[in-house]
Amino acid sequence: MNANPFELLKKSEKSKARLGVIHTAHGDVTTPVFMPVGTAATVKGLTSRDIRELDAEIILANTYHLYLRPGTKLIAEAGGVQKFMSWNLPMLTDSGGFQVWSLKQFRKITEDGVQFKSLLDGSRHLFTPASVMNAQREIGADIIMAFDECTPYPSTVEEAEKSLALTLKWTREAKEWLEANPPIHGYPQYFFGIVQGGMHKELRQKSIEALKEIAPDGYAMGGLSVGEPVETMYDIADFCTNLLPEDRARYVMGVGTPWNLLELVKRGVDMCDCILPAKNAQDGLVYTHQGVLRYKGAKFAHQHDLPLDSNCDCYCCRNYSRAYLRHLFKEKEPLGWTLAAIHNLHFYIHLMKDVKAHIAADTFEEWAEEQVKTLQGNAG
RNA sequence: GUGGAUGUAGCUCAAUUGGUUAGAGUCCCAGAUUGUGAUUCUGGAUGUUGCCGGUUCGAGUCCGGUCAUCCACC
Repeated sequence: MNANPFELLKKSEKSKARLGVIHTAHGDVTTPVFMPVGTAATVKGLTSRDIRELDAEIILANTYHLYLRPGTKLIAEAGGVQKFMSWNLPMLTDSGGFQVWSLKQFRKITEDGVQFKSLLDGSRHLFTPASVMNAQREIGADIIMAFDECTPYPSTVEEAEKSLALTLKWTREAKEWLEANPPIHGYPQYFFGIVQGGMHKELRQKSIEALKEIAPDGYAMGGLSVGEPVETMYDIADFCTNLLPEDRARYVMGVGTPWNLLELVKRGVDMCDCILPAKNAQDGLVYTHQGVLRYKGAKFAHQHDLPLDSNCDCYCCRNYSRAYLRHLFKEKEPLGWTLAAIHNLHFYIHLMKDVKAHIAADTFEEWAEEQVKTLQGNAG
């Protein structure tokens, strides 16, 4: 077993940007791609029809959250997460390594795995590479992630090296378990390893060399955007893609802003996911073609004829005004989060469509440079 | 017309028996958020205490007058 779902279609001449396809049992994913986050088997506030209308090609769910509730066995019983949530396109599950990492006070890490207390009811649980792989088998996503330890920032070389060793050990154990336990839902699940090593390049290199021996089906870069300067984040991603096999998908986990995505694509990244568009929508911030717009201010109360983004054809912008969105925000009406999230996710996904078109037309680099400036600006 | 009640930030209200620089929520403004720890978080601005006068070392607090609003009764 050494399946590769990724097909490289084109490389830009002027940067490391590339076009590709990830083939899965639930359909193809064209890259570069942004994956909306649907932690608890729901992209918060959106129906699967909404998500499809965003032209999302793949979404992400979280093993840790689904394990705690409703339980992965229950999802297996439903026939897998896609059937459970009525989403028949590709899915990816994160392993829960990041969640365990962010629950610092409630967990204990050992060589074997992580003991933690549920935030829901205080019950004790143990995650091991095998148990997490089993949970992901039950959930049934098309792409499943290694169980890793996200290295904190800042960390010394010694700390990062120790953390990396643990991630590598767990990744080997996960791979072994998967080889002994085939998928249970009747279609393949591709296994992605996670590059760690903190901001230390020699460790990132070591991580990649070791991962190549384990031979996962794709490669993710973890431990980024955890507090380091953006330039460092770009630099580490750039360093990693130089060393990663060209014929495999590269996924930067948990990043980022629209301009972050453009910078990462330029550095040879194929996949990204981030809660930011959904979270920011909820907090009154949307991304537009003119820049960032905080739509909660009083000055928007009377803008009846303007949508959030005049150059956007998402469901929200086609039908609702800034005045209405601001009203919903002030009222804390769930519909406001839904509409703003629809806009933001649509913005991200269509930005990536533009990215693909420009790579195809050999105009990506100039276009992206322009966009990075505009998108970061203030739109209102 | 008579009697009573109430006037404090844009709004709703606090402020021991008179005692430092009149507070809080909301609203307003500006930020933050990056493999979701929840319907987040952080910072900032705002007052002739209705008005005039008096008592007092000291008044949002007490007294007189006046204006406004509300209630009751003629």
